[in-house]
Amino acid sequence: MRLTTRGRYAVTAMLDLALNNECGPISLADISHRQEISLSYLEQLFAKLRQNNLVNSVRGPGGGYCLARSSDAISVAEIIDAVNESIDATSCSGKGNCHNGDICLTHHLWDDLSRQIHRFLSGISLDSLVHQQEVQVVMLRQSDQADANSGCAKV
Amino acid sequence: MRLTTRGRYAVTAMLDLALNNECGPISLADISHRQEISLSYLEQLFAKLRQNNLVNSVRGPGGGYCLARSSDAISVAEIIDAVNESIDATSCSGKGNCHNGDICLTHHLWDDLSRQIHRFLSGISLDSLVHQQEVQVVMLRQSDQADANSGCAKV
DNA sequence: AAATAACCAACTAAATTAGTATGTTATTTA
DNA sequence: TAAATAACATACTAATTTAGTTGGTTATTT
Repeated sequence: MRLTTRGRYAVTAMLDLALNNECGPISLADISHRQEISLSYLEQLFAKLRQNNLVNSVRGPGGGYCLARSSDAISVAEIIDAVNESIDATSCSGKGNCHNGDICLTHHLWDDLSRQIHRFLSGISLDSLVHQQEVQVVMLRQSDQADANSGCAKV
Repeated sequence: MRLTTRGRYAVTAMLDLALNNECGPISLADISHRQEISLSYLEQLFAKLRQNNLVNSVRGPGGGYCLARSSDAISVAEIIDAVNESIDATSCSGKGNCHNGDICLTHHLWDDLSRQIHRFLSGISLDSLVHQQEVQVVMLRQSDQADANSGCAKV
């Protein structure tokens, strides 16, 4: 099980989308500036997010990405799953063949843990993050730091 | 954050110790046979477990390792911490400087998740694992598979 | 004295991560 | 219709981590 920069980037980028959703499609270049994530790396992550029907894309000038569903219907767990960060803690990917075809001593422990984490992250929607006061404050600071063009006003 | 073979091996080995605790010190060779973990790798893990006062060692023939405390006073979280698998999901190790010296958009999310996982694993003692029926069944199977010498009878 | 088993340090192959580089294709705007 | 934009696609790479292996030394018991 790993939760690394990849999953964090994906959730951060999706949250950025959710926060700017009303303004029409958001380009990855904008997200790249605001969140300081390499554009090419974002492209790779969004390829997976699109494959998993979490975002829709619009090509050409003025194009970008939109959430495929309303932000209260997208959970953090889905996003992390989409970019291939397994939140399974077992060594056998849940198959139960971790010790010579049988389960290992600690299989159930890791299985329980995985379930626990998944339940926690499934219970958190993008929408709930958007409405957290802390997130609002951070977003405001990031908008100030970014150039004026990236704001909603440009549309 | 990562939870990989290292943490799983450490917990598995400690559980093996807890299950065989009454028989005096358990050699890593025994654990290596039963749990199919490379002996040298176990030695590296036990160096850390010893540094963190989770086990005591006895050198020489008949030597091995014992739990440093009773099994109900050792949590899974402690074991994983001891072998350097951080169960911190933030990118800043909890410092809060993940985005230009300030917290990033998703800092609190990862902070909450880390706390959640830590609380879960802290609540599980080796003793509670020992008393799970599934663990008993698996241990029985492993004792059958191992040679007779590794059982409690040899002491 | 020999056997045992902890203890220790350095090396290594394989995998993964995070990112770069270099394009092509679709769409809009001037 | 040409230029600009931004998604889409693929291949490569440096750095890190993992899961070991190798080759010892030291302490203790038989």
